[in-house]
Amino acid sequence: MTLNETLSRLKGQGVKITPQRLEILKVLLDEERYYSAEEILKKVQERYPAVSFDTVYRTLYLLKRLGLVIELNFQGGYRRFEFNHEDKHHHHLVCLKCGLSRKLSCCPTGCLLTIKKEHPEFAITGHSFEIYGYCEDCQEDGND
Amino acid sequence: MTLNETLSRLKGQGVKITPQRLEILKVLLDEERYYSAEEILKKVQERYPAVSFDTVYRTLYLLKRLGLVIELNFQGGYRRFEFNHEDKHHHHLVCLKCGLSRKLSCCPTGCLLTIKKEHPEFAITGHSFEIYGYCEDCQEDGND
DNA sequence: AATTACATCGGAATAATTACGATCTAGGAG
DNA sequence: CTCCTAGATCGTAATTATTCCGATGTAATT
Repeated sequence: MTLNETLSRLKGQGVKITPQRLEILKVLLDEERYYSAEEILKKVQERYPAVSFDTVYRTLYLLKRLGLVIELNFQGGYRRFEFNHEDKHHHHLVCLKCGLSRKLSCCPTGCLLTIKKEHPEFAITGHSFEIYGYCEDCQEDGND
Repeated sequence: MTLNETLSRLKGQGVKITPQRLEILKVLLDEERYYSAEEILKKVQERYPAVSFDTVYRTLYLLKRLGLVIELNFQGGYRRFEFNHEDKHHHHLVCLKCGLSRKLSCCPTGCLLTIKKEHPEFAITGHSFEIYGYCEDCQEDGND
C-alpha cells in the first residue's frame, strides 16, 4: 500500500492526519520489517525532536485497531510493529537480530481445520505462526 | 512427567532441589495451563510467604534452559510459562482469558519445508504456532 | 557436623508502557 | 481565510514487569 492510499483510507475513517502520524507512517512504510516502539520514536525524532512515546504508542495502537499495523510478540517479551501492506492475513519469517521480516506464502490452514474439528467447544479468535532465525547479514556477525 | 521423574532429572543435571523450586514445580505440574510469573508467585506464597519474584523468575528460566518449561508471549506483551510434559515439541490452543491450554496434535511441518526451500539463505532456529480464543467456561462470562 | 558453592530474600534499579493535565492544532463550518 | 472545537500532543509522572545485588541462608557432599 502506498502512503497516499493509506492516508485517504485514514481520512475515510475520520482519523486526523497530524505531522507526527504522517512521519510514523513514513517510517513504517519505508522498510518491510518489524520495528520496536523505540526505533520508531528515534526515527520520527530525527524530524520532530519533540515527539513523545505517548504519541508513538497511541498511533501504533490506533493503526493496529484499524488493521494497518501488525504487532508481534518476540521471545523475551519484546513487542514489535510492522505495517500490514496487504489486507489479507499472512505470516512472517523474522530475523531475531535486526527485525527484518519476509512475508510467507503459506498459512497452516490444514492444521486449523483439523483443530476446529477436534475442539468444537473452543471459540477460536486467531492464531500466530511465525518462523524465527537469522537473516543472511546477521548470521555473519556473532549472533547471541 | 511426574514430580519424581522431574526431580531425578534435575538432580542428574546437578541442580539443587530447594523447597522453593519444589513448590514451583508442584504448581506447574498441578494443572496443564500457562501461568504468569505473578500467578506462580502467589501460589507458591500460599505455602512459603517469603518467596520473592527473583526466585520465581530465576527458577523459571533455569527450567526453561533445561527444556522443562515453555515460555509463550501472548498478544499484549504478557509472558506466560507452562510445564513441558513431553519431550517432543508441540503447539497449543490457548484461552486468552484464563490461560488454559490444550496440546495440539498437529504441527505445520509442510509449511516449514516449503519455507526452507523458498528461503535457503535464512538460518531458521525455531517457529511459533499458537491458536488463540476462549475456552468453554470463559465464553460465558463477557470476554474482553 | 563442617564446608562451600549455589540459592534466596528484600529491596532497589531498570525498562517498557500507560496515564494525565495543560496546551496545541487539523480540518470542518461560516 | 478565519474561527472553533474535538481530538491530538507534550512532558512528565505513574505503573507494571523484570532483573540486579549484597547480605544471609542452606542443600548436598565430605
